[in-house]
Formats: sequence, structure tokens, C-alpha cells
Amino acid sequence: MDKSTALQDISKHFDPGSIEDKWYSFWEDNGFFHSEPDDRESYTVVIPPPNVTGVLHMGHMLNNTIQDVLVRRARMQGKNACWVPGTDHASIATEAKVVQKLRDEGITKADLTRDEFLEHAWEWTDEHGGIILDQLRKLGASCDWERTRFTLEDDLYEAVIDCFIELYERGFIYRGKRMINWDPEAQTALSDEEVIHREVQSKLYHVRYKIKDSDKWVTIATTRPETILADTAVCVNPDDERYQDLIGKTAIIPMVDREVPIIADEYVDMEYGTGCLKITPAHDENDYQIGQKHDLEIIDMLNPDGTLSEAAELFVGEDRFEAREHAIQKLEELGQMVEIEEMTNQVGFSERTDAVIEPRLSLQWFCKMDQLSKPAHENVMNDNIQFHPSKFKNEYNHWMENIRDWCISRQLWWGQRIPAWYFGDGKDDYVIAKTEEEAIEKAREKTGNESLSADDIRQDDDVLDTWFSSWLWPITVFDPEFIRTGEPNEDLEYYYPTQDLVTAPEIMFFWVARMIISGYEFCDEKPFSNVYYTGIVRDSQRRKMSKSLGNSPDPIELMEDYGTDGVRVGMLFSSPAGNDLLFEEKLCEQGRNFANKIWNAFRFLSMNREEGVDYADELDINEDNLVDRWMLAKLHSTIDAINNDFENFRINEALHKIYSLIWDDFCDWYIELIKADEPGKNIPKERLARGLNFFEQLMKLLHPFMPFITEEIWQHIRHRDTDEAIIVADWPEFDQSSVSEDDLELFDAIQRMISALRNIRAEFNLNPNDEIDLLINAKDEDMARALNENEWIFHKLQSIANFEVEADLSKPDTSASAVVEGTELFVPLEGLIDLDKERERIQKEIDRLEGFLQQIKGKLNNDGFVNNAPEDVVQRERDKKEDTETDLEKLRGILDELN
RNA sequence: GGGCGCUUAACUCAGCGGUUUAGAGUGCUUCCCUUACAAGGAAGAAGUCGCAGGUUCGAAUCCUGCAGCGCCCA
Repeated sequence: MDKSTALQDISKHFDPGSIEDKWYSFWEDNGFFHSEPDDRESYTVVIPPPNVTGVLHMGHMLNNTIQDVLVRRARMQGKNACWVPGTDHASIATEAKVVQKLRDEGITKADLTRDEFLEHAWEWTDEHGGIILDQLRKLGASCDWERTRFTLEDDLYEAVIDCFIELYERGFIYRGKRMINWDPEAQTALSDEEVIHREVQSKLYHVRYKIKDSDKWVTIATTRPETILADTAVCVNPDDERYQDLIGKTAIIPMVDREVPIIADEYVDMEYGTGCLKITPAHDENDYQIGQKHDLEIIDMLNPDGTLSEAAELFVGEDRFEAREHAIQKLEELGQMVEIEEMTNQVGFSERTDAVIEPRLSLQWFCKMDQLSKPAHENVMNDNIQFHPSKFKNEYNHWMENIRDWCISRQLWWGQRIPAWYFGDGKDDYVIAKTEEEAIEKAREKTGNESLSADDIRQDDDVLDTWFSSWLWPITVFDPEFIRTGEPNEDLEYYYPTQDLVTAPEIMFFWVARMIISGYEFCDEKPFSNVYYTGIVRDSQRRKMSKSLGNSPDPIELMEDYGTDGVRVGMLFSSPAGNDLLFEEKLCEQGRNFANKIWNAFRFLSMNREEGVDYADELDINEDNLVDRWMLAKLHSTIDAINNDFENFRINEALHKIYSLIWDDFCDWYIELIKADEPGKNIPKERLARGLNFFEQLMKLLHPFMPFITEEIWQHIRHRDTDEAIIVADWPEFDQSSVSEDDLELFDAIQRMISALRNIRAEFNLNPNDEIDLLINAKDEDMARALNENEWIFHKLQSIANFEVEADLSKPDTSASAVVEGTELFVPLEGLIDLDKERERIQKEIDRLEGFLQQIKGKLNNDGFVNNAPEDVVQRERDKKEDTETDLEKLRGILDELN
């Protein structure tokens, strides 16, 4: 397949749409994404599994682009790169969607059996699942699709059950009645991490309770007056002098006239509110603690759906918010509402359904965290696992230091069903078993009842938290049986621990911390070495992009409008690790424009190719050509800098450097300077070959960022066998000996001279084609020789009739002038020059340099600086001073002559 | 309430080790369809680096306080 010819009609605008699918299939079909264990060093990344029925959003785009950049570079470096894709079942979110869909069809969940419901859920999953994986393909993600995993597929399901059983046997899992976060919308318990606290405007109700056998009243304050119905005590601080006489008395709960004790506990803050606290042990965490301590009655007044239960006595069946309104009304009627105060307070909302969370006493399964989390805590703090940026270590530390037990049961059907089997109503009347048969056996053993049968036992209805399956992700994607066997298979042995994890800081506790915990617990080894936290993608008003707000552009549309490469570049450009990204489409435009620039550079080189000519395939510069030496030095210093950026996870910096190397150095200078000497002629063969070879190096450095255009161009430059595709090409190797500081400096001086000439043309309205004379008074003989040797560069970039360089040339009359590092440039402009304007120009330069000189002198006149600063720093200042003084002297001379 | 972070050009952001007149993109001004690219080229204007102290020979950079904004946790 020789695509290197017939490019004369190539489009002026790069058309990404026509090549993306082609190259993606090419890579995938040829197995470049697939990895098998071998002798090479492994480089492994596991994807943060998106929700199986979700669609790609901007956060995924950023996150997966970064993963792809890392993976593609590692692959080019010759590592055995393996990026494992997959999805999770997103228990609550998916179940909620299925419930909603059924509701739309007039079916309620309660009408269905578990199996019937799951059938609907699988149907939904089959229909919507995988969409997001196709979207990742569109993004160019070089995942090993043969390894695609789903947290609810059979063997991963089994692994989670094994994990539960294992941890139960190790004593880390227990069942208990605890205060949990109840989501009345999804009707399930949630972990602490799934509750989002938001500040809301609310009211603080001051309500007075009557003291029994007395005319006295006591006033409490609450934001949830309906919970008064479940009060079982009133509590004051034992040191509070105001209430000493009340302790031990009885208060009468308003509305229901229940008698409750007035107790004393240090927990009560005397300063807060009235210093009197109502105690509702069933519906508040702290109240529950006090209730336990003082052995108070517990009245659970809520049904699972958030309506009031019989226990409330009043407003039974009403929703909690409706009941609140009625309670307020009633209290006012009774004359027991003392005051209503406006206030802001923190309210918990469900991460998934956004329903207001109710603290609720409930029998749930928990995972004990204090012991389990120790190695995970230590190994992040000692940098055995590195966070990028490291500021996230602090948050991690704080969470770990205050870690609480993890509520892992969910009152849902979509997930791994808890392997607990009950044979009675007692607290301990259960066994943990993988199968029914095993459960029967264990139950017989436990009860001593040999005739116990399947009819006598019942499996727990609940499933496990989704994160209880994804915390095993780096292990089970490779070896689902490992949790059970403890014997790693070949894959786990080879790929674990993985190298880098790229994710959002939002799920540091949900997922990252827990993966580290399970990694140490089951593998006795970290799951990854680096965690790169991306920023959050926000809109121009700093709002998080979300589907519900409708402020997120459709990623697929963006890719269609700007090209995938363009969008990738746009996303990465202003996104250093951990910093939020304010997304605007302009960023994609910049990416698209860059692709177009590259495309046209390639197009130009192609147009100069001649049919049947072989262009050398090794980069072999012309050592006699400053421009070649300069480009080589630029290339290698950039390779070095980019490698360094990658080491430090400064992905956006690396991109900026390759961007500038291609656009500013290669396109604006190198290509201009290798152009044919006469218009209409082709670039000479050797020169063009070198240009193409440089271009190849640039494409390789760019490939991780812009995979499609680089492969397209790579394949056009010359014929490639399949295994010579850029995706598996060698990452350019840094060579220090290719970086000549002298060449970089000389070329930099020439660039500034050219810029000075362009400035003169602009100031005096000369056209690019107007010929000028250029007389140069070089600062010394070396510079004179160097400029004479490189006279051609000036001719290439400027229309120059006469070019003259001397080390002692005097200024011609009526010329425009410039001074670059002690070298004076004169452009005689008889009749064209506006002397006032020229004086102004020179004066401006003098002013600028004088300001600069002042600063340098300030330093050098400071004894402290001269005596204390490192010698080379002081010397540099001295050199600067001398150079600046020389330039100033010359400019003043020029100005004198103009006057 | 506890903790963390941010504040740099009109806008969005870089700026890692403290020491070259603080950079990029966008936007703006002027010129140019110059034999790749107008999705482009050239030139240019634009910043007392939030405020106040401190350390230092030297601070956008380190420390302290303050203000404003944001995030995490309770």
C-alpha cells in the first residue's frame, strides 16, 4: 500500500472525519492495542470504569485522553502497554433508571419478582451498555478491548462474593444496627461518601415543651420539627446553671403529649440555641449516641419511603416534608412555637438521586476499616504510591485518620447479592455461604438441626455497594479467581501492580483509597504507583458540567466538528493536573487549527516530492548548515524537556513544548529556510529528505497527543509495513551531543536580526518584496565571519539587494538602524525614512535598555549581592551590564547622528 | 466548625530549582491572499503577579496575617 504519491490535490484543510475510523480499525485489527505477558517491562493502566449505561461526558474525555497519552507513549517506549477497559454496574443509578423506565410503562418495582426485575435490568444494560465504550473508541482510546470487563459479569460477580466471604472470615465484616444514611427516593442505605452536604437556607424552630407538674416550660430549637414526634428525651448540659432544677424532671412532648425524661449530658453545647436539646435517637446520629448512653426509648417514625409510620401517631402516611408543614401549623395552634429563625445549615443529599438523606437506624452490613486501612494510609504518606499533584495527600490523610466503618449493603437488586442466609429471626441466626447447599450445611451445623432444608433458609435480599466490587478492579480484571485461590495467574503476576491511575479527585475516597486498601489486603502490594488526579471540567460560569444542568457540550459532536485530535489538544492545553478546566469551544478551535497547520506543513513538503525519487529514511543533517544544526539542537532539547515533563506528569507542559517546536520552530523558521531557492522549483532532494526526517521525529513526539493525524502523515511520508506504524514506532531518543549551545545562540541572534528588519519594514511601510540594502557592523570578527557564512539566511527571509558585513563598518546616512547584541544593522532608506519616527524608535529602545540597566546596576551596586550570590550569577549580571552598555552606547551614537 | 487550595494581560490559564526586562492561547490595533496553511503570515499595544507585613543579597515564587473565591470533611 503505497500512499506516498498523488498528493498534489490534497485538500488545503485537514479533514479529520475521513481518516479517524480508518486508522482506529487499522490499529485495532492489527492487535496493536492488545497485550499479552512477555519479557518486556509492563506498563499497565486500568480504566476508571464508567457506568455501564452512561454516556461520555467532558470529564471522561479529559480523563481518558490523558490515559491514552500515557499509554501511547509507553507503548512507543517499547514497554508492553496494557490499558484495560470496562464498565461498572452502578447499582443505584442503573436501578433508578430501570425503575423509572418501568414506571413510564406503568409497572412498579414492587409488582415484580427479583428475577423479573433483573431481566428488565439486563435488557436495559444490553441496550445501553457499551455505548460509552464505542464513544471511547471514537476518542482514540487505545484500550485492549479483548480484556473488556464488567463488574457484574459472572466471574467478577463471583470474585466479589469471595471477597465478602473472605473478609467476613477474617473478621472485617459484621452485621449491625447502626445509624445509616437513608435515601428515601432509592429506598436504600448509603455509605457516608455517597452523601453530599450542601448549605441550604432553612429555618430554626424554637418550640417550648411543658414541664410536668409545673408551670414551667423549656424551649428547644430544631430544624426538623416533625421529628418532635419521635423525641424520647430532652437534654441539657450538666454544668448549665439555668437548668439545674430541671434535670431529672419530666417534659411533655407537644402534639402527642408523651412524657419523656430531662437528662444531662456534656454533649450539649450551652452556647448553641437555647442550650436545650431534644433527643430523637432514631433519626439523628448524635441523638442515637446519647440514647444509647442513657438507655432511651427509640421511636422510628419513618417508613422506608420517607412517609410517617404509625409510630409517629400524627400525620401518619404523610411525606416527611408535608408532615413538617403540618407540625409547624399544629405547634402554632397550640401556642408552643416560640420563634422561627432564618438560618443556613448543612443538609445531606443523595449523590445519586439528590433526595434529602434521612439518618435512620437500620440493620446493615459493614466493613470494619481501622485495621484494614493501615497499610493504605502509610504507603501513600511515604510516597510509595505517589499522588499528582501531591496536595491531594493531605485530603487523603485526613480521611484515613478519621476513617469510619463502611456500610456496604444496599437495599437494591441490581448488584452482587449478599451471601448471607438466615434461618431465624435472631441477631445471629445466619450463616455466610457461597451457595444454598453450603448454607444449608452450615445452618445445620450451627443449629444442630440436621433436618433443616432449603425451605428453612432465606438469602439476604440486599446487594453490595458498587464500590465494593470496583475496589477489586485492578485485581479482578486480570484474575477474578485470585481472591478465592490466593494464587495469582500469569496475567496478575505480570500486570500487577499497575503503573498509573488517572481519575478525578471526586472519587479519591469512593474508589482510589479503597483500591489501595484491597490491594494491600489481598495482594500485599500496592495496586498502582502513581495516581494522576485530573481537574473537573467546568463551564464558563464555573459550574460543573453535568447532564442535568444541560451545560455540557456533546463530546461526540465536538469531535465531529473539530476532529478528535483537535478536541484532545483543546482539552489538554489548559489542564495541568488537579486544576479545574473552564471549558470553551475556542480551545477545540485552537486544537483544530494546530492540526490544520501540521497538515499544511506536510502538504507543502509533499508537494515538493518527485515521483520515483527515494528520500533517505535516516535523519542525516548537513553539518555545514547552521539551520540543520539548530533544528537538531531544538529537537533534542525538546525531547529532553518533554521526557522530563512526562516523568513529573506535566502533560500539558509537554504538549505546549511539542506545539511550539512544530509551529514556531519547524513551520515558521525551518520550513521557510529549506524552501527552494527559486519560486516554482522543488526543494532539492537532500534538503527535502532532511525536512521529512525531522518531520517524522516531530510526528512521533506528537503521536500520544494527536494519534490520528500523526499516523495519517506518518503513513504518507513513506511506505510502511504494518508493524512500522507510528503507534508502535520508537519514541525519539534524547542525544545530548546533538544540542549545541553555540548554534542555538547564533541562530537566536540571527532570528532577532530578522525580526528587527521586519520591524523596520512594518514601521516604514515597506512591502515584503521591496528590496533593501543591509549593512551590518558586527560586534567582532567572529560575528562578522558567522554572519557572512550565513548570508543566505538573510536572503531567504528578506528581499535584500546589497548585503555587507564588516567588523568596523560605519553608519551610512539616513538609514534605519537596530542593535542586536552589540551588532548594528543599518538599512539605508533615502527618501523613505521618516526621521522623527526613526528617532522615536531608537529612543524607545534606549529607554527600554536603560530601565534594564538600572536593574542590573542595582544588583551589582549591592555589596550583599556581589558577596553572597553565587559567582556565576554575579558574573552573568556583569556580562549583561557590559552588553547592555555596549548596545546603549551604539544606540546613542545612532540617535546623535539623527539629530 | 476543621482542613486544603486558588487570586498573574480584556478573557482562559502556564510559570517546576528564588536570581536572563513575567509567558501561551484567545481577543484587540496595523499591514499582508508573500510560490504549504486567512483555520494563515508579519509587526504591535496590553500586567505596580489580590492586599499588608516578614525572611533574604534578591520574592509572582518562601513565611505570617487579611480580603475575596472555590473544594473536601464534620
